[in-house]
Parts: sequence; C-alpha cells; structure tokens
Amino acid sequence: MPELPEVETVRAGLSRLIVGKQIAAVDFDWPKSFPNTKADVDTFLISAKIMAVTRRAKVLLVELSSEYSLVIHLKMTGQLVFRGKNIEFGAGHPSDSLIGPLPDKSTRVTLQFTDGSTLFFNDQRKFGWIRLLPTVEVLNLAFFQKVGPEPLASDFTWQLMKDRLLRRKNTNIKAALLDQSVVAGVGNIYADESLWGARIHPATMVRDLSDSKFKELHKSIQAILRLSIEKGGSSSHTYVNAEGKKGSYMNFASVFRREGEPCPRCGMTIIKTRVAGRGTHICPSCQRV
DNA sequence: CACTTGACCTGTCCGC
DNA sequence: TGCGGACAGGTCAAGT
Repeated sequence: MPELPEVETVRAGLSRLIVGKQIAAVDFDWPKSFPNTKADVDTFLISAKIMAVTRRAKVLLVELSSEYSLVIHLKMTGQLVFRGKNIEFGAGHPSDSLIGPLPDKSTRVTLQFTDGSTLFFNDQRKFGWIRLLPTVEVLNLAFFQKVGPEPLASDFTWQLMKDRLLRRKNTNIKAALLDQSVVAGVGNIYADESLWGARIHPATMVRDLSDSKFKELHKSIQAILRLSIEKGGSSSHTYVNAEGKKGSYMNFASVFRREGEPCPRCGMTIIKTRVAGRGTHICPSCQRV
C-alpha cells in the first residue's frame, strides 16, 4: 500500500499520538508479522517508552527508551491504527474512523499502552512486519545499506537523481523509479503520476532520457510527493492513517486508476497497461515512447 | 553483473 | 451462484 506520502502521514500521526507513552503488553498471532524473541520483547519492549517516530524510505522507526527500536514496514496492506483509552477494547470505535472495531480479522500485532490506549498493526496480506532491534543496529539492515536518497531532502538535486537513475540505464524508467536503491519512497502510484507530470512514457529506457527530461521528472516527483503529503496520502484501497482515516490525494491523481477518463492536460483517454510487471497508467498522447 | 520473474498472502472482481 | 484466474500501493530470492 503505502508509499512515501502515506508512510509520512502515518509517521506524523503516530508522532502526535504515541510519543511519551509506555508499553504495557504486546500480542501477535502471525510470527512473520512480528519475528522477535520473547526474551527481547520482555526485556526491551515491555515497559519501554516511545521516544520518537521517524521515517526512512517507506520504513517507520519507533525509537524506544530501551535503546531498541521497532522497525516497521507496511508493505502492501499494512495499517497502524491508534485507539484511545476511552474506546472499549473490541467494542465501539470512533465515528470518524473508517475502519471498524479492533482488533479485527487482519490484526497481526497489538501494542497496549499503560494508559489504556492501543496501537493496532493490521495487515490483510501479511507481507508487512515489525522488527525489534537495537537502535544502533537498525541502519545496518541490508535495506538501509542500499536504499537511495530521500527525494524531498534539500540535497536531492536533479543531477543526483540523474546519476542514481543511470545506475539502471538499461532498464525502463518505471522499473528504475520503483527500485528503492535508486530513489527512496516512490512506488507504483507516484511513479505513474510523476511520469505523467514529466510527459515521459514509463517504458522509455533510462539511457534515452535527456537532461531536460531528468529535470522535468525531478520537479514532478517532488511536487507530487509534496502535494500528496499535504493531502494525507492516497487511499484507493486499504490505506488509512493512524486515526483510521483516509487521505485525499486520489482526488487529485491525474492518471492512477483513472483509465477510461480524459487526460486532465489534453483530454485523450487514459489507458492502463503493464510496464515493469506492474499495472501502469498513461496518457497515450502526452506520454510517447 | 544487470535485469526480470516468481514468491510471499488474502481478498475482490470479472468472465464463463 | 460457483469457480478459476488475474490483480492489488512492496520487496526479496532465484532465475536468465
């Protein structure tokens, strides 16, 4: 599900909702969703306080007072939903939440805080996970060793983006954008939206892009990621924020899941095709190979 | 080595 | 209505 804007929205929500709270109990029903030893959980998670919630690429980092961290990847369908202490466990739910009483069928991990509030990790497809690791070891994970630069960082220039993309010069630009070792945080939605913004066909080989196209793409990626964060991310399927609410970016999407609708720029009918093994949305007039 | 494809899972939708 | 297959926002391992 979540790409950079969705994970950033969840991060901001959790930062506001759970920092300072102390963990009282942990429950899980699917070991792959929570592959940690009982000893580590008892020693470094139970009784720990939440110090900070940060993000790198599509990964959330929850720093604990025990000098351990929870490393969380939501993958396709993961959700982190907070419920306050006034919500009776398993009973009612806030009227403004779009998901029902928790835990539910998709709940994989439950973190109970000492004040009676709860954080639920729901994940329909079970691809996501929460790992408990010493904070100093987090950046040694293979993923963090190879992950590319943050596209909204101030030092992410178009030249840097070009250099990173040219590591994959013999593949198409969509596959290169989805490669997290090239640029962090872009997934299927924002790859399609950014390529439409820069008028680049997703099947274009990276080696064939001109400097002016790299510049347009750089500008497009940043503008679209910023807009989506401002709108609370995209909710076309299972995504919700930490309060169980949807983001509104899909209302602003130009091509993603808009096949059959007119291109907002030229009016040509948007089509859906397949590039890099993923469903891909383009305007066949604005975006040519 | 660079690149592509299958696997991990559950749920939904679409055609027969 | 039932059933099979394709597909869904991600990332690895294994294949070519």
